[in-house]
Amino acid sequence: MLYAKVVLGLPVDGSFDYQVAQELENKVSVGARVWVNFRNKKEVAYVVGLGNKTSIKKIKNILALIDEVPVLSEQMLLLTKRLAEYYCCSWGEAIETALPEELRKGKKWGQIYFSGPKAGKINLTPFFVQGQERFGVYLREIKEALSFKRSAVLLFSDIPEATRAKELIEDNLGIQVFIAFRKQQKEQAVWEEIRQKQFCLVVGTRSNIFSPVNNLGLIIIDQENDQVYKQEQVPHYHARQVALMRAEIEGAKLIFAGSSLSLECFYLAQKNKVEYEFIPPKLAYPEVKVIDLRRLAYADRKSKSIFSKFLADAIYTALNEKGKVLLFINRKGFATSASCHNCGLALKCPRCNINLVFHFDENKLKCHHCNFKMEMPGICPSCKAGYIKYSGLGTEKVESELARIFPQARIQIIDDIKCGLSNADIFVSTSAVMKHQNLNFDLIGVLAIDNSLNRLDFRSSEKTFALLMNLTNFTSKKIIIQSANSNHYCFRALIKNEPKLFFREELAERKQLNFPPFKHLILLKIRGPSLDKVKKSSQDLFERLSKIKTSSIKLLSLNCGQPAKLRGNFYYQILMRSSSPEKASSFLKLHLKEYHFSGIITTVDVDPV
DNA sequence: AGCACGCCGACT
DNA sequence: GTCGGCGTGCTC
Repeated sequence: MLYAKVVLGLPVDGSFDYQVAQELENKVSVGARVWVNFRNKKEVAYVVGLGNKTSIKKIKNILALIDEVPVLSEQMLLLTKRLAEYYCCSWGEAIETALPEELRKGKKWGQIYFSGPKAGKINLTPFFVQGQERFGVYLREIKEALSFKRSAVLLFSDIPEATRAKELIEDNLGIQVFIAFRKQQKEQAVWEEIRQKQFCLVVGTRSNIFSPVNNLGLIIIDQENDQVYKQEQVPHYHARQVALMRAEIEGAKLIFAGSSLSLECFYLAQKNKVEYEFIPPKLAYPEVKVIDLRRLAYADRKSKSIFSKFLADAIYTALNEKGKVLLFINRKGFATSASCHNCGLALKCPRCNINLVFHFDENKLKCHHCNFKMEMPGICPSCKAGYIKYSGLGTEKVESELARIFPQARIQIIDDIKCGLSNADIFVSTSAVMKHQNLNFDLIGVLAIDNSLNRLDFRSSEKTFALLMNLTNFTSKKIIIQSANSNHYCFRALIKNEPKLFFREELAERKQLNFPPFKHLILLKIRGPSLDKVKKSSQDLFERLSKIKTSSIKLLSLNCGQPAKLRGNFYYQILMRSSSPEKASSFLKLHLKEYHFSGIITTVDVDPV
């Protein structure tokens, strides 16, 4: 008798045995999808093993075979298994993240696939390409991979970037480029076509790291430092990590790339785990000037302007010379919060309990976490007094201040990716501006960067530095930064144009605190509609976990989530540290099963960003 | 996950 | 008495 071990796309660990009927014995294979009766429901399952033994007494038959040719290649099975072990999810969940939606639902596919010669492995040290002009390297590497009859997969940070890359490659190399994104009609059709080619070129975003190419020879991740490569839903995989696993399994060359070097890659380069190629930029490096807001506040207390005199003068000069100015502030809206002058009540989102942000153009208060909007109340909802005051700084506030000081200037706010660039004199923008191509300003002013630098996040310096380094690509003339931490090593490295100064100092700090990239963090998120229950079960779980003697994890903290309340759910989080994500995951899989709380959902995020 | 089973409180 | 809330545990 033949039995199949199958997994399902459920958060249940382990496989289930089903009997293979006689007439299917020669047709079923590992990696194929089958229909099974699971808890009296017809479900898609994935065959992960075949054998002649089973310990199950009440065994059911496989209802039907979906794939005569396995939908999952041997390598894809191995990749998803490793993903499940690293990111603490079930094998079935990992498999389902790798497949297009229609295939997950049991739809058939045109089962002709390439079965000709398989290329050997070319395991090489990954390398990092830095520079604005890195596209030439991509073309060179693609040509090489294709000449060896091997596939290449290129990942970009968003759909417009990927689409642009497809066009550029087609124009330059005159070859077919496959492109498809999640939740698009064509997804399965493109998937099938790729699966059938001996080798081909695929361009896409995060999920395309699972593209079913044969004979993979090259993976390129553009803007490798971008957070979009981390998936927000379970399993919380990072395309960079999956790329490392896949390149190892299939023996492919791996290239990380970006306009500036990332901390992660600097660290890997130090350990000789990655090679490094630098492509000099076209534009000269700008002069960077940091204005000390503390000294300024002391000297010039009466002036409440959001612009220092130095910055205001520079704007004035630039405008006089018909130059283009960018004022960067990473906050949408008019002010960060609105509160009552009389009773002190801060207006908060009823769902998320964080401060609402006033939007001048719509005269509404908005929550930046969910889609909540409300009319600006004329009187305080609590004490009925008529004063609501604003504090903090946002794009709209900056715009209104500019209009007051420079009435002659044309001003445009860019706080959305969809904003096109007009021919304004001054642009007030959040990081949305960075999505535009070929920008060259005459002056960039950076406001309220301390918000970013002082965040309660161990990556705040790294993120701020990456942000500012990116801004230096948008001007060859001058950047003026206003900060109350003007002596921060982040600024010192920036002024000298020596990223290494920053990375060395940052790494020394990380090492001392046992933070990434030296150790891995794991975040256990606990959520539920009752605050009381969430709090109690989190405390309970924390205590229980800390009583277990293990070297797999070290518990660090128990805190309320950030935000503590989101879309009607309360959040708590347990942070832990580990030197091995695989060990931590197997530890958590074992122990989270033992402690189950009703009305509470726990999810695991390995290497949170 | 999603569903069935079972144990207690409230109520026609 | 029994209806239904939710806590617990299993799914081949």
